[in-house]
Amino acid sequence: MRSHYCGQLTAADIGSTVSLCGWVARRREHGASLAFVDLRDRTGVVQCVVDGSVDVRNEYVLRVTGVVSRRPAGNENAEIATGEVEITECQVEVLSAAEPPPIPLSDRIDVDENQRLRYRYLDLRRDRLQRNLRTRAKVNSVVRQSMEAQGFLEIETPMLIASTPEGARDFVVPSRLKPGSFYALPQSPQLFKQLSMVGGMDRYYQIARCLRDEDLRADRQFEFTQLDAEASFVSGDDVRRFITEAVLAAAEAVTGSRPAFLGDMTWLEAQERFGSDKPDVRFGMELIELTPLFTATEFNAFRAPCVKAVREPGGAGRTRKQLDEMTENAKRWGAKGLVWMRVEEGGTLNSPVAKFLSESELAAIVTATEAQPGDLLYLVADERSVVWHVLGLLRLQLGKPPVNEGGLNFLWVVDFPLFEGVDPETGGPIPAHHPFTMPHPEDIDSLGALGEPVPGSDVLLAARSQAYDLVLNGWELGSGSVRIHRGDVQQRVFELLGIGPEEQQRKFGFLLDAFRFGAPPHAGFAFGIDRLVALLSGEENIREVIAFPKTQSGLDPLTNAPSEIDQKQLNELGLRLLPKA
RNA sequence: GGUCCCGUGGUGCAGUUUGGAGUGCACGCCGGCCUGUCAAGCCGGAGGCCGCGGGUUCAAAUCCCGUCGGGACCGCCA
Repeated sequence: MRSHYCGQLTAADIGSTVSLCGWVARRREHGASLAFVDLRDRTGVVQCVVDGSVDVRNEYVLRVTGVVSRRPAGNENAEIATGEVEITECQVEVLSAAEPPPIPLSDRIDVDENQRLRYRYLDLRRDRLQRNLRTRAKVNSVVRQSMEAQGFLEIETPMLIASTPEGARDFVVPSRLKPGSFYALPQSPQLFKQLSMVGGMDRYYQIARCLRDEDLRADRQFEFTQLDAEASFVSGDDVRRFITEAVLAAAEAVTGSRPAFLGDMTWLEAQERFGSDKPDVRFGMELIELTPLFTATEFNAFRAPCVKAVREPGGAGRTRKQLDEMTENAKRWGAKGLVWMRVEEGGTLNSPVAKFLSESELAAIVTATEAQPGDLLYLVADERSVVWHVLGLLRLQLGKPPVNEGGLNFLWVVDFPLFEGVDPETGGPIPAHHPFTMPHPEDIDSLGALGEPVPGSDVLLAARSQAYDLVLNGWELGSGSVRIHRGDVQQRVFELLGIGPEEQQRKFGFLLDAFRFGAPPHAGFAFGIDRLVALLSGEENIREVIAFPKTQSGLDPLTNAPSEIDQKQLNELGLRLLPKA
């Protein structure tokens, strides 16, 4: 039907007779004998000069046959790629008429997102999604090329798998042939990729769909896509090099230049400086350590395991109402309170708690924070992890730049803790990653050997793992680790976690079985394609880089999923619904 | 499970604080004019359950309660 795409016509095509197919983007009438029709396809628009009697309206689908002509001098349009030319002597064939679209398709107008999702097939015609989905396709393509150039083999893993109680909530699928039993949809191909290492595949990768039944966010959908990888006989450094190469190649393909990589930052440094394990390093306002200043203070609230501050330059003008709101936020995030201090001319501190602090303590705060007149200081005193969390969130609220500012700041966060806390009920440690994560070589001895007493919680919580995260501008793009391939280490970790032989066998039996038959040392990683594409596209929300996303409550306004199913289907699956609460 | 914001012709907004006639803006739509526009322009017109339900009031888009839908976040996401 078509000889050319609209957006690709140039002066070099002048004189050619072409056939174009596309949608009417806009029509400009100039009386009985002249009208301009902008015809749009995936590649762009081109202006067609038609008789005024041609009755076509916005979003009509046309086939136009005509001659590519140079526009009359002075009528070129530098705004569009085809602005030097136009199609004349047009024969217009209406392939499909169209009602006026319920949402404007111009990119100049913001449309309510619910409307956009309801008419997603129209929204997809808009430039924004056309561009973002092309970016996504480019990233997928380049990532594939990069992984394969590095010796990785694409292997597909099942979508219907066994449910495991660990981690995120599973989506489950009832079994028809075995009523009362359920498959789970994969949260990730984690176990299968490790099995493929035991299977001698050496280097596995997959652009894998993953599903987690957890509450949605700007950077989280039920369904998402990961570049998933695993390799044998490699170190964590090697894996990070593979992934770095793939990610930078993707970024370069999209932006045209290869961004710098900031290198490694330890988890502890990220927490101490940024109050987060996914630091946004595009702006300052780092957390400032004040704990040593108050070891002997009269002010009880500051005699805490940790006192840190964030300095907001020029923040002294904040109103009491704003400060009260911040205090409320801090409490909601888990702090007992938030202390604020205005820095006055001459460097004195104006604060509700100033009267409880000595002159030397106040002076020490000014010195440590390098506070300037007009600044505002925010202080939190609490357990160290609480101070990190609260000030980390406060820092983002005060200073986080828009997504498309500050360049691309890739970095690796390394040396994650092996355990993230102690279960208040069982007293056992809680794994920070998953139970197959290899402890850090410098800390493995502190964990003791199989059968020895469990070390104190201070020892356990200080133990690091060989887990690492890839972070970009405050977003966690992905994570990975070196896996445990030694049976004695794995047994000791299970012992520390309080997972007995029976539970091991029930939950991970097939993997442990596999490891008995010759498991290579292996390590892996996975990063979110949706998140990477969003950041490369300058989007705050991954819905903007997903063709058919769901709303925050998990609904699809286009198809009305999820929906009820027939009684017949329920019967077939051996299911009966509970009455609605 | 929780906090906050939003819901007004097809679309995007203003109006809500301080209750008084569906009042206004922009786009789109329909009709007319117009031979070089490109967000074309000019003239005219149509189009409303103010998300839904209840309450207060002489009177509710506006105040109160509930509910539905959308968004941001905390929890959650090994």
